[in-house]
Amino acid sequence: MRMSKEAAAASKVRIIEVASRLLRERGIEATSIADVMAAAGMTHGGFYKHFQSKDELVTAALDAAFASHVERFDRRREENGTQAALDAYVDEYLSPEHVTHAGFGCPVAALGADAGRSSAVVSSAFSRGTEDIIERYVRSAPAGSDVTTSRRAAIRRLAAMVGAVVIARGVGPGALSGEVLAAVSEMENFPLVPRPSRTS
Amino acid sequence: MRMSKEAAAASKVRIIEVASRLLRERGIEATSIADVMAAAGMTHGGFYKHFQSKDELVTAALDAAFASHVERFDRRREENGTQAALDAYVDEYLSPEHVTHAGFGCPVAALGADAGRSSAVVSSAFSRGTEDIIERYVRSAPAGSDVTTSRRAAIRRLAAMVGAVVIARGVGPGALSGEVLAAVSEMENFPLVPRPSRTS
DNA sequence: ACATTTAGATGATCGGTGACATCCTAGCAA
DNA sequence: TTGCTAGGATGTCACCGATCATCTAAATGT
Repeated sequence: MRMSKEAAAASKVRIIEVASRLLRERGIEATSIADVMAAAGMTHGGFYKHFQSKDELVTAALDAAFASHVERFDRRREENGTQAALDAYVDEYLSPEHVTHAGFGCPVAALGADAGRSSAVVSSAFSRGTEDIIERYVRSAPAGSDVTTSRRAAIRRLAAMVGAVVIARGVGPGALSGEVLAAVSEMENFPLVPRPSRTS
Repeated sequence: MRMSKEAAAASKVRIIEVASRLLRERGIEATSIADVMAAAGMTHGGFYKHFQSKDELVTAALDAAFASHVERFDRRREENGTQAALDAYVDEYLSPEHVTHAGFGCPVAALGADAGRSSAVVSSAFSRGTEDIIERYVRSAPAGSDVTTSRRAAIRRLAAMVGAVVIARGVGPGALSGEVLAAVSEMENFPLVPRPSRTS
């Protein structure tokens, strides 16, 4: 049965939203188009009226996941200020809820490994999104900070948090999982104590 | 045709070695048994004479990957001392070669996300291996260090390195990839500047 | 030494499922 | 009224994990 233009557009949005969640939960390879369409309340037959390929859906879903992730941060910064938004971001990121609910969590931690194995379009969507997150973090640096220094500190912190969540998810529920989250929570915000650079 | 006991055992070892590499390169879901057997120079039919299921192979391959990873560190420590082994480990970990050659790299960075989505046996194999890596790192702490402090610092460093490699792989070749590796390379070895702990 | 047993490897096959394509139909839009 | 199109039903082809009959040579018992 045919739907109105608005309803059709809403369908596409719903497909992307559902895909954005399922992909983060199950991974790219393990998520089928039929799964996504069924979760969106449709059969898989109509999928290709909205997207040309699975890759196109994955790219759209990745963009949506990064967008909602970043918007959440921006909204909190407007409401509660930069420092509060930053603290809330870190606390949420390193929470057990984030570890167990990958479907609504950071796309970097959930799909980083998958993105590296995917096609160039997916990988570049991932790259854009990651850059967006880093930028939000850099802008949260104390006023008058050196941009290069702030950026490196931001990357360092993001890397530590991504690694913590990946490890916590990988080891499954248990003591080690919480220990990892706690250890990274103790990390200082903007350190820069250089160690001798790589020689090779 | 039937082979000798030694040849059969060698076949099993070869299957595990190949699987250990392919799984890290392509991910668990994207690696088929036929792929592994073909890369090991056999057809897929004989697989079940060696393993009862794919999960059993994945577990064995994970154990092997962690073992070779840890043995490499131990060997270097015996030959060149703890500090040199530690430096070499970090340098190698954060090298572009590690990013592009996931098949021979750290199983935590390559399969962390996949392990979290897999069965309990796979997840626990991943957990054991991760704990082994952390232990090696803790033992490399300066003599007289507080064990808890050292362990948290070790976890923090491992998390940062895992995150760096995951991000570098996800964003694909480009400036950001190298930037991430460089930023984490500048991380100090054993910091412990506590920030206010999570409130929620 | 030799017959019997056993086990590694093969290739075909099975049920299930993947991505993707092709019609059909129902109803909005011109 | 009628063309257009979202989405449902169905089909194709490839591949997945797993099983099987079959072959063959190593292992084993006498």
